[in-house]
Amino acid sequence: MNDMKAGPEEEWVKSGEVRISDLAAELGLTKGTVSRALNGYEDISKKTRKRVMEAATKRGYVPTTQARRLAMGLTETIGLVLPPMPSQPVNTFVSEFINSVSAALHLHGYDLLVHSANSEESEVEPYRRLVQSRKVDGFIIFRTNEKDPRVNYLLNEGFPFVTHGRTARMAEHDWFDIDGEKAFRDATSHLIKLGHQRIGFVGGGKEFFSAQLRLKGFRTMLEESCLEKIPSLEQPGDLTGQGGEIAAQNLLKQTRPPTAILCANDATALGVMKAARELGFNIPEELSVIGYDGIALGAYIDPPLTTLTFSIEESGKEMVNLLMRRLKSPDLPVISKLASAILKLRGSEGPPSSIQNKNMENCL
Amino acid sequence: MNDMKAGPEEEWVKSGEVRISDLAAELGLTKGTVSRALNGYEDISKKTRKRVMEAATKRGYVPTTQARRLAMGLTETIGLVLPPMPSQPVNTFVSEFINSVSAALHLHGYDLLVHSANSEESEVEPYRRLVQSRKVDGFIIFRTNEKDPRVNYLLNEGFPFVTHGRTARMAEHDWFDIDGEKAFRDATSHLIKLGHQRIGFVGGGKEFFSAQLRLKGFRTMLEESCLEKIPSLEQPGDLTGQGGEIAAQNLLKQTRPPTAILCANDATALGVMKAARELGFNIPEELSVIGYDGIALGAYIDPPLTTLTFSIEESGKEMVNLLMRRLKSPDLPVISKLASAILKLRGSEGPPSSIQNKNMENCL
DNA sequence: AACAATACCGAAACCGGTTTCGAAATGATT
DNA sequence: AATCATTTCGAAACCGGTTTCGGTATTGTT
Repeated sequence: MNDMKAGPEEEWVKSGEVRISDLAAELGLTKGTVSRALNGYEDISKKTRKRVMEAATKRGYVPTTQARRLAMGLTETIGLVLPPMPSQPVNTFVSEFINSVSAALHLHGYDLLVHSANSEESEVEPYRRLVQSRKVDGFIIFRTNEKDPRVNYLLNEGFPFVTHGRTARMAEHDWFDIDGEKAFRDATSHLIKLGHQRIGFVGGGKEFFSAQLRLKGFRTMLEESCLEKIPSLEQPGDLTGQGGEIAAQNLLKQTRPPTAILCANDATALGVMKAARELGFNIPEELSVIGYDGIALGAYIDPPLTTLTFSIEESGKEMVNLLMRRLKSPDLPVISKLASAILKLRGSEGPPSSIQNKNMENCL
Repeated sequence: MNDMKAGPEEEWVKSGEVRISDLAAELGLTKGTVSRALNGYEDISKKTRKRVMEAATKRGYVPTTQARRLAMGLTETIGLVLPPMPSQPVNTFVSEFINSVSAALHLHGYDLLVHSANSEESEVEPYRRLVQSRKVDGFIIFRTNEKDPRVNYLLNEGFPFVTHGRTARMAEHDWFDIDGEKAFRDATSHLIKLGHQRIGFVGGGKEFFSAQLRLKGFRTMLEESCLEKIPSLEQPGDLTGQGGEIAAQNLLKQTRPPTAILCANDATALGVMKAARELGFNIPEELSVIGYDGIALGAYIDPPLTTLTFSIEESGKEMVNLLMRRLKSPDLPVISKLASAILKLRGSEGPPSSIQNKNMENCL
């Protein structure tokens, strides 16, 4: 009926039924001896080791994880707590990230425990529970805030973790991050070289460190290029499409609207593009738009969204490396890794329509 | 320095250090008694129970999960294996789904173990490993194929699981699904009522049962409306944007192209819209497009994508309910639940430009 | 006051592994 | 052949809980 290939002589097809004590009894050995034989201890003769190994594979013995972990005093499990989601998450970062983290952990024999955050309780509560019940050996944290209660709690507890993103206490913990500041310097520079002089910026919430760094990159490049900083062109956002729409309206209804808008993420950029369309701005002829995240969807809209992109898979791998290192040697000095985003030109930016007074070529 | 609120008299701030034996020693009781006191056994006097409880909270005692689970012979953990992802996933289903499943499991005291699939090995290998090492009590499976090796394996093994989506063996296991057939009947009906008579369809791979059901719904409604089935208007797809582009080219380059295209998912629809733009078709004036999934960003493109949407949160909850029921009573008959998708009109569809010969009003 | 019933708790086994320690068997050395 | 070093394995403790069983101490009954 179904595709089981077990021959008639194979009696132990159902897996997970044989214990180490069964093996020991069958072989006339003790649990301890069998255990050491299977785990490659040197005080077991090659002959009995072979006997044990063969019996183990024949009977399909697989050690019960719970028992092994209890005996060895570790969980081999890493926790990842999903931040409370907006009702409509906009990008696929989370699933890709989980995927890569899980794969990387698996290479080290670790499992990934994914926990959801209940929005009605404190942000650190899930972490506290997982720590106290000893369900995990460490944490992967992402979407950090500058002042991050999770980080504070775990640092205070002395519990291992790695963050995706920097925090105010980044000197005290391992972290991985994308160099958003450099990314936005690059993007700004690109726009300036195209001839833009009035560039708008739609940021993320103040609580997100990363969004602040992106703003910083924007400002730095303006300064380096001797463009004056125009406060009205810097609009707050909230990393959502709706926030982008509102910000874009504030920007484009000004008497001298910007000729380009830099957005803290792609969702924001999509909102900006929508508002721009509704206000009659052609993209990219009358308005350039650049986002950040590299969402796949961006390639299918009109015009395709130019964006800053980075490898989520690499992020996951690197974070797991950092965490494994920390678990092995808890007293090593903290380290961090900064990866860079690359500007993926897809067509939502171009030179400004009215070539503006390019009075500076070399900064005064 | 940091925000620990422990007063000077609180000596046991560091959590996770106190064992049940410590409590017992401190109280002059045995482990067993303490355990029973904490677990509400009736053979413990109110007085000592109170003593135990107070000492437990004072010392911050939390039982070690691993030990408890080993003793009780259960894992209280559910496995979820991520299918190998397309390099660029377009929708947020996975992360939303994980979130809701995790939250629902938590209400039952269960954890969620997320595992990634290594594309180089067999599809069932991760399941086999998790079963054999006894890491999980059951599985949540999604994106089923009609003939699904994972389902075959687990059925053969007699291991509990619930699927999101139907399979060829759906009579043998619990499942939850969205009624894609009805959804596509609704969408097709909507287009027909708008006046469309030549409607294209871009499907998913043959291996996906759900995509087949959507096609079936499309065909059924054509038939019910006495519209002839035109084979060239049914194009295969692969649930990606690229697949949508190719299919759309095949459709729109025909001498009599369709006036509307129904897509098996939103990613496909985005590809279709892109190809349509490039071939000079205005949407929705010259071509209506409808997708399936309800991705949030569909609201931000031009025109906003009309799509079929459903509650992922409900999906997760229902599946967990089914699985918990199964774990409690393994011998209950299999049950299933079918939820419906709703047509979310956003503007990518409208009446056909050239009002076609509406020779039928009441099916002959 | 003697006896049975009940309440309460200690002792110990158990879950399924790992690891330390010591003893027996083997081999090498003189 | 006696002595010592090695190899190899058994015995037992341990990880941190849960649960069964039986024995006191207490209460209730007559």
